[in-house]
Amino acid sequence: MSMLSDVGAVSPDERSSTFAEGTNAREVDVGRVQSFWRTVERIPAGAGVSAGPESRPRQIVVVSGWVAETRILADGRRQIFAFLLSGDVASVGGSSHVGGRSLVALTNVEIADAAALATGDRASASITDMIRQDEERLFDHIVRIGRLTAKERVLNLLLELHDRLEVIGLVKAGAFRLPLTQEVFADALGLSVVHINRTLQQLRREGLLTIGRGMVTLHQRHKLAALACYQPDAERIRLDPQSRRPGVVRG
Amino acid sequence: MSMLSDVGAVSPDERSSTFAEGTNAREVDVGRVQSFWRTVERIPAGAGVSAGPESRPRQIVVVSGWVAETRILADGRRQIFAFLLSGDVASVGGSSHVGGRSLVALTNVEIADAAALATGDRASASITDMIRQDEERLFDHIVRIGRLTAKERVLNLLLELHDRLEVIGLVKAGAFRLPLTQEVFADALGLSVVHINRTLQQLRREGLLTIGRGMVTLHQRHKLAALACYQPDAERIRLDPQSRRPGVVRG
DNA sequence: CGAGACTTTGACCGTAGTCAATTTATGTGG
DNA sequence: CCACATAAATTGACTACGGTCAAAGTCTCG
Repeated sequence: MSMLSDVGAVSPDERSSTFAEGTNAREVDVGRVQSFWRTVERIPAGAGVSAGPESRPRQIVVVSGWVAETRILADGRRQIFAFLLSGDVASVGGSSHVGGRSLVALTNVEIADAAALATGDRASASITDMIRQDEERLFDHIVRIGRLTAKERVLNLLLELHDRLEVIGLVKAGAFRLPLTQEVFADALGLSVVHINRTLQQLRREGLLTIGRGMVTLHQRHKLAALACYQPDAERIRLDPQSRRPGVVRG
Repeated sequence: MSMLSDVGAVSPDERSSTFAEGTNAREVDVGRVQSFWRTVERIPAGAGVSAGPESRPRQIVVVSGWVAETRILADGRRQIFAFLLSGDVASVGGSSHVGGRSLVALTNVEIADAAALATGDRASASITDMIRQDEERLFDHIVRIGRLTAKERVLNLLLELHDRLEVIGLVKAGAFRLPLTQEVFADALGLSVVHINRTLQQLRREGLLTIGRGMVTLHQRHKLAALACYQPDAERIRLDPQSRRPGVVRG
């Protein structure tokens, strides 16, 4: 647990400017901004994001750092549902309903109360929007682990992360920081560490990406997207209702 | 497409009484109930649930029948995200955002406008609640396909369906109707039809379940739940925040 | 009684998992 | 700055779960 030492010392490049100077900062009045920043809380890497002292369910916004949304089974198997980056919203279970789901800081993290942002105006609408995006990503993730091969899964996830990080300004010259161990990666993609490692080796050999020391660069974006069945967010295919498969009913 | 013939002829035991005489029927005024029923729409088995003539995104409630929430990849691979039963809510993408997600009727189906239910009062709260449950199930599904073996997946899903059907009164003497082909089952669980079939054979041989002609009975519920890492809804394990694994940061 | 959809079975293959050992960071205290 | 400790990445050998292909058997329904 040595990594827990420098609590709160978030390195500059781990932070996004999403909230500090983000899109609609100017449209929000000063009082709200202040009360928002008052709720900011620092979480050391490796720690869980708890519901706070008054353990009621609440919604939080990630201000900086990486958070994993996970569940751990009785026998130790772990599944990571999503990675939360700056600007992402999530609910932390008070104590009752959120069955075995928990948020874990993968790096030092800053979080804030979503409620402090969502007071009334269009900000709350944009939070609704974030939640919708989060859900959309859950579906992507299901496809990933349900129907893609290991190689496709890895590429697909890296492409998603690339795009999300780019939006919040964390991609520099095509490269971005990926503060995940291969074990975390494996638990997200439903694979074993060993196989993740081998898959990465292969991708490296094929010259499709550069990865090491927590930095990643994806080469030949277009080719990769095709290889990984990756659909960049907005441009989703409209499914032809006639093209569905047979075999659906029984009596 | 022969099964499309008897559109609208929903057999009695395919219907749940959730809405007809369900929980808070008496607390809702007559006008609302009427306007709700006016929006009910019948979908033949095999058809897609579209956004309607005025193709805007909207929320629908399943009144009766089985609906699958799916995505189909460019190369034909299909992933089913969830099965929607009576009382379940879902959004159908107008045309823009809902990237390649579509609802398909697995049986003849009745759906209605969620909006017609959610007018103001506690009904809208209960819809919010349904949505939360749906999301929770998505997480269960991710664990299923991400971390469970074929045998576990099959049992786990069957247990979930059993419990959900029981709540809406569609389990009789421990048995319930399962109007899914093995192919559909496979696409939900991220497996091949052949392997689904073999897994079912095995489960039968082990005396864990009876399945055939669209009817299922699960034997030894307790044992099954353990075998399948199944956590019955409410009683989720509270994760000890201290029991997390190592290996989370890097620099 | 076909026709088509669905299920079942066999033979074989390959992706991914397991186990175990080695190498390479990363960090820490002297 | 070096020696040691620990976490993480890597590699090899072997296994097995699950996929693919193809054929045969069933069920439904017109």
